[in-house]
Amino acid sequence: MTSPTHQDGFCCAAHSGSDSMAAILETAETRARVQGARLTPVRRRTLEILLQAHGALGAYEVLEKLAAEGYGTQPPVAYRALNFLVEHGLAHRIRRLNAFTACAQPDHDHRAAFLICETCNSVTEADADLLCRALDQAAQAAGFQLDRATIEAVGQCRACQDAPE
Amino acid sequence: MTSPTHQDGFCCAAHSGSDSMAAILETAETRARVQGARLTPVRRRTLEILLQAHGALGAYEVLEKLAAEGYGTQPPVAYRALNFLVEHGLAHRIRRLNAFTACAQPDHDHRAAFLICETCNSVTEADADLLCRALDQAAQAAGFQLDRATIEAVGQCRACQDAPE
DNA sequence: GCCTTTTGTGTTATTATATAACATGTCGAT
DNA sequence: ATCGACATGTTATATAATAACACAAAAGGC
Ligand SMILES: [Zn+2]
Ligand SMILES: [Zn+2]
Ligand SMILES: [Zn+2]
Ligand SMILES: [Zn+2]
Repeated sequence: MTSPTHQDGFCCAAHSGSDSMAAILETAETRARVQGARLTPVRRRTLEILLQAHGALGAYEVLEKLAAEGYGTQPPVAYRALNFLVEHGLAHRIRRLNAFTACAQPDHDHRAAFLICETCNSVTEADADLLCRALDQAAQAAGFQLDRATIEAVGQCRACQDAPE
Repeated sequence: MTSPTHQDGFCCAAHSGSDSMAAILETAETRARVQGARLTPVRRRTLEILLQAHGALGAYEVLEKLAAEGYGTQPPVAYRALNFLVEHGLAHRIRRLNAFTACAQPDHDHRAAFLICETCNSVTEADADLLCRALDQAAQAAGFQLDRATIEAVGQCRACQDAPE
């Protein structure tokens, strides 16, 4: 079930053009090959599903679509594909939503932060390299050796602020 | 089940002294009363349980302890108490761990970041006001109106770095 | 090519996490 | 004493994630 507020014409900039989707898929292929990983049909299709989605998708939502297309029907099918994508930098896991979203910049390694709109459920990926550097320093001050971080902001996206109510 | 690496003498600075625990409970009482909320026995006991814990505790771990002491035995009992504590700034939810931890500075409103040690499972609360300001700016640049944020870092705490292996 | 090893796909079954809905109890204010 | 608001407890259910196993496809050595 997609959020109703998200139906009417609006779509995240990052995912709107089918051009950019094709480009991202292309990048994904390349990136996977470089890493010695195989972007198999299920995995590729899973990435497409995420790219086409407006917000982030739960594993079971992805599973539903995969199953409808003749892939496996059981949870591990979705979780495996999704975990593969996350591990290879092609998708991100949004912990607050128990959901996954396609990476918007799969062409390079990066730390990401996510802006989650409470009104329309859109999820926007923002560059967090700077933020992570600050976090890293704060951590180091505490003697903590940082490996990776989750940064998820909750609020209202521009479109929903502008909307009358 | 607590992590075995956490048994032997080491304990998070914030929670170690029973003095500081008493002090925090005192503060909690006050804070709750000021907010017009009641720190009832289950709620208070839940906070104590979190304070005594080394890492963060899952809701079902908390429930087990509550049940053993004659409180309710069903999930909502734990979830309600935990949500109360979170809503009133007396505890935090750690999404990456599906767990909860007592707030280390319940005396004032603050944004917190968490340093999660992968080796010993300790969770340290760090002040994130500065970080959140940076995040806020980044968000504003994207036209996003930030309400609250989750910042969770994963890595190794000082104790575990120093440990031989 | 053929065999072996590794990786991937699918299944069933189970575990873990969280909430809905409802009944009863407590407490303070009128 | 009665009322309303809140708190606690229950049963039942929803939602999310993994374990363990069977088989299939691909990669690599010969
Ligand atoms: Zn990304
Ligand atoms: Zn929005
Ligand atoms: Zn805190
Ligand atoms: Zn540690």
